[in-house]
Amino acid sequence: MLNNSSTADADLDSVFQALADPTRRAILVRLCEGPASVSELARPFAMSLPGIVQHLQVLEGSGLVRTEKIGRVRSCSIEPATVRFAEGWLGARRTAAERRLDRLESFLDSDDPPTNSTRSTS
Amino acid sequence: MLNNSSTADADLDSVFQALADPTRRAILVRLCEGPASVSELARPFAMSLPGIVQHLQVLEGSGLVRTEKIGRVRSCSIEPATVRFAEGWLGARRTAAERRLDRLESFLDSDDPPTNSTRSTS
DNA sequence: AGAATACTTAAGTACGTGCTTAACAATTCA
DNA sequence: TGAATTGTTAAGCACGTACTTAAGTATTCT
Repeated sequence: MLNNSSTADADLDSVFQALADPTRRAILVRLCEGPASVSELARPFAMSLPGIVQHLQVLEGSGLVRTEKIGRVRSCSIEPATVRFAEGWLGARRTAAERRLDRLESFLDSDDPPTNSTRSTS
Repeated sequence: MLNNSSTADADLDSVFQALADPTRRAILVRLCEGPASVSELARPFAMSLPGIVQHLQVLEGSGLVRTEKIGRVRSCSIEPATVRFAEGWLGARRTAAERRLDRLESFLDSDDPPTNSTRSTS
């Protein structure tokens, strides 16, 4: 009960999971500048190539990165739509939370008290 | 090398890590409606109370949730600033990636080729 | 005081994650 | 063709995560 949005939920799982690692985020930051090969992505890190490849698999599995192999080099690029997907989820939550806080605030300020139906006018 | 933004980096780690679990996201969604006690948060789930408490600790550790114990009940509320923090990081990446793609697109379309400085005008 | 409520702590277990090295495969270059 | 480049696969290891049950503590109600 409560878990009806199962597909989008699994997607959010894998996207946020992918984002929860500094190496993977650094790879994403790099890919914002444009596509790159695997070894090009690996170069800045003190990590074995297979390690980087595993991170790339996580990123690709989440949909944050798309890759295509041409000849012997695999070209990796960022997928803005997936970034927007996660961003959108956060935006929706933040908006909902802030909207509630705004209502509360304007109720407490009350220069123009909006029909005090719940307070006793003793 | 490359890891200079260590504090914000650790924060992003824990925030995205916290978001990477469906139970924790469901708790966040609930908290958008307003503060709630621990057992109130636990009610919809088929999970032991300690399980939920552990999720709440992860959420609080990331800064996504703030809690305060009054008497014997702990009141939990969402922290919109932290949601905005994660949202902002994603927004910055998406913007950078999209800006690049837009430049590329308008270069390929080229009804009005923008000072072809890199192409040979043979 | 005694019982109910609302957590909290501790300990254990199964499974997931982030790395590593070693060995292999596929392309391209000389 | 043989050598260098670029990536892939497999196996293993240390540590982290998501739960559980059992037993506690602190508050509040009667």
